[in-house]
Amino acid sequence: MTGTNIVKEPLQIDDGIDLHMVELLFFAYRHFVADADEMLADFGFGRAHHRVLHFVNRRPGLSVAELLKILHITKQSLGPILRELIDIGHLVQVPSPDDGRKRLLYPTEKGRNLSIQLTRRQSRRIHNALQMVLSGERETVEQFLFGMIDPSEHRIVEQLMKHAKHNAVSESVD
Amino acid sequence: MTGTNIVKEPLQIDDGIDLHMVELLFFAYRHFVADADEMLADFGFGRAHHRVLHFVNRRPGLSVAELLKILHITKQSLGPILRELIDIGHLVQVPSPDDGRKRLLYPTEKGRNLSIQLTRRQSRRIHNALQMVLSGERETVEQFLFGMIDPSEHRIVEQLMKHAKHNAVSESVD
DNA sequence: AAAAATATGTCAACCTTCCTGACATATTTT
DNA sequence: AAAATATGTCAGGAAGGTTGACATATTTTT
Repeated sequence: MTGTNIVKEPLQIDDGIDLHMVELLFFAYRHFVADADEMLADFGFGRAHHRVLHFVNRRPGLSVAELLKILHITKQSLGPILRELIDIGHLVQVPSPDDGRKRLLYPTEKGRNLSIQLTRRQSRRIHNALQMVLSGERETVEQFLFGMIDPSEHRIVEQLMKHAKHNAVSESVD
Repeated sequence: MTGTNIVKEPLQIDDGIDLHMVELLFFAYRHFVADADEMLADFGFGRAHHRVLHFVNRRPGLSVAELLKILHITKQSLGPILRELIDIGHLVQVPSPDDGRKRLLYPTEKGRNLSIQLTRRQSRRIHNALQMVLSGERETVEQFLFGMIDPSEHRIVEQLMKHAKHNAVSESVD
């Protein structure tokens, strides 16, 4: 009956848990986001700013609703972040010509530069990590990561992917 | 001079950023943690509880200081989490025989079971994702993820790794 | 034995990033 | 004209972090 006895044996893989992968993902992601966090702090920004900046740069002309769908947050929490980024001049908002209710988001040159700068260390980290892997096995890593994403979101991710030219080089959302 | 002009072209890989990998990591990790989050909410716990539970199960007899070093948080933020887990009977704390100042942390059977339960979905997700990858290329993914971790933490991670028997099967810290 | 260092715990105040609910406004659609 | 949609904003709350300061018990050092 799931007693209150002390357990002294370490959790083992036999227990049906892929410990290695779980822990590797935990540590890897922590370092990955730390790259951007340090730089963000210099600007007085948080991770949320980075994500917004990234996806607006990736899809200039995005509506607010589309951005919310990608980020999985509420408009109330997006609000202040968007306002800051616009006030400082990293983003601009223009009413859609098709539908005046929609406000399309675009980066400024300043915002484009910051986005690239924020992701550069992350991208370098990825580049280094890929060098520990036999050449040509980049695809294996991509397939694995894609497989980790719920099928319900595969379409969104595929749409993002197909727009970037291939032959990735080196540097890096959190 | 990094003007305030609107930029309408999407960010491209040519800009020196490995967009694919950055985004795949973002989406993959989000789904990965969501697996545990849903279950944690049923217990009134947060991610922090999961991480503490996991590493105590992984290294029974861990001291508080060692746990803090793995988690990269302050004792003030660990405090309430530890107290809750102990009060509910998932963990116990016993003074070290070597050094009475240290309080060694052990899971109870109840705590062991919860830890396994919390990580099972994550582990299943990993298992599914690995099936999208040619057999034998599990190592490629492991090498990549290990390469993403700062060399300064390689030792800590290697120590965790070497204790688990290999031939991982399927089920999953966030 | 006294002093200093270490390991832990706790109080208080604060920050960021999310949440829900409610309501206002402008613009399409029906 | 009425209803639906896209956005924005106000208020209140929660989790999970932070820093600083201080208390206590136990080693270690001198």
